[in-house]
Amino acid sequence: MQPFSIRSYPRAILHFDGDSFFASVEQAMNHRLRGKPVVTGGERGAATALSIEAKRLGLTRGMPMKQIRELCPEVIVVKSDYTAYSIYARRMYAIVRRYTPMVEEYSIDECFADITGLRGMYHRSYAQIGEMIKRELEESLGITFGVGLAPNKVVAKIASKHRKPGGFTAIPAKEVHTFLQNMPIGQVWGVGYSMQMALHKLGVTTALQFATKDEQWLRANKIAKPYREIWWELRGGFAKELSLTHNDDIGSIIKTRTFAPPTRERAFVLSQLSKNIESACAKARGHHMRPRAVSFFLKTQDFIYRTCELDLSVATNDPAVILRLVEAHFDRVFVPNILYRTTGITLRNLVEEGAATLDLFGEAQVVNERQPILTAVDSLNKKYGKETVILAASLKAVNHLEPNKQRNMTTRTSKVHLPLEQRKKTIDLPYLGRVR
DNA sequence: TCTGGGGTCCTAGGACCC
DNA sequence: TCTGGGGTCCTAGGACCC
Repeated sequence: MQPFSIRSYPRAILHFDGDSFFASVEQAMNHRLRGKPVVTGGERGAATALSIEAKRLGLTRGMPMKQIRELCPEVIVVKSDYTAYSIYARRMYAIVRRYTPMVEEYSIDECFADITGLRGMYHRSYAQIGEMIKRELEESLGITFGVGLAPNKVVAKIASKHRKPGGFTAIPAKEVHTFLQNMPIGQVWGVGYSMQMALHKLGVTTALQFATKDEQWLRANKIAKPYREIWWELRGGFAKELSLTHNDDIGSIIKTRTFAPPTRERAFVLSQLSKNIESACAKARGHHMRPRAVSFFLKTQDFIYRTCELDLSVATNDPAVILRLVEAHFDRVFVPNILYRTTGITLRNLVEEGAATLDLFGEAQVVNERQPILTAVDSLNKKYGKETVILAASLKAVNHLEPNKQRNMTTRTSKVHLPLEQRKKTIDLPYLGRVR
């Protein structure tokens, strides 16, 4: 079973997983929520995260709030507060980094740490080091964690999940197989629906069955690299390095939005895209990054994607420039008389602001001259709220409200009853075009 | 799978070159 | 311009994750 070693931890990898993270952060911040069933996701009408108390009532993720309120009127529903959640995430990373710099910020509620070789320094076993970090996380954050120790990331994930909430599980290399025996292959990290189906066809249904195949079998069945790595780690080996890059050096920015009902109207779809471009650019500015390429996509009602990739002659986070380019190529993906439900934009090849080089025709100069205007737009939007200043092209999208929001709006403003367009002024500004 | 939004990584295949 | 063989770079799209 072991690929190369009978030692317990040739590498010692920890995985930390915050229990019911969003709901736990809410409870940590507000003592009145502690010990009570709390559900986040109030703003979208479906449960995003549930406190342990809420889970005990039989509620699950994705459940509509309406149903939740009917089932359990005592449940406390709160809106998601992603700013708070990411502050807690950063605290979590910072605490783990006090023990080792080898930390991967995997997601808002999870991280990996490599503590190989640190036993001497802490005069403790790997398991004791793991429990020490776990204790400090829980005491400082007021949130419990599922923690796993294993020779690699794939098994550490299995370990941290093993005794949730609040558990610690150590799986040395020679004991890995006992955890794989009854584990469906689809539950292994990195094996999704389509790989699961492919493996089922090959007669593999449990993680152990996969792990005990030999290399000959992998070759014969053309198992791709990501799955060969998983296979190796399920045998106790080490294949997936930790990614140590700090989470705010991002590689790309994506903004997508689904609207209801789906539409055929070209102008409306383009306007949705325009709005996405604006918010993606605002995010890029917040990171002081500029894309050198973008791609946009449209998704039809039947979940068919059509995408278009475009290079920018000059790196820019100016939405007007990107919108012009996208508009020029829009009809490459937009097919008339098809219902669309989602648009999205990806800003790619991000480079630091200031790192942009001048091109032959001095275009970078023009882009830089517009920067103060964008900065002004950002601060206006910060001061007076999102969407105070927007591109005229995004107007249709911004005025369109989701059905349930619209209902709230009309009940609240039934006496006024102005068409939305008249509620805010539209003025002309040089550079930005029409803004309101 | 029954469908929200934000990301990363891998691979197959085409373009181009020697 | 058919023909080998081999290499690199790029992109579209798939698969997966939280």
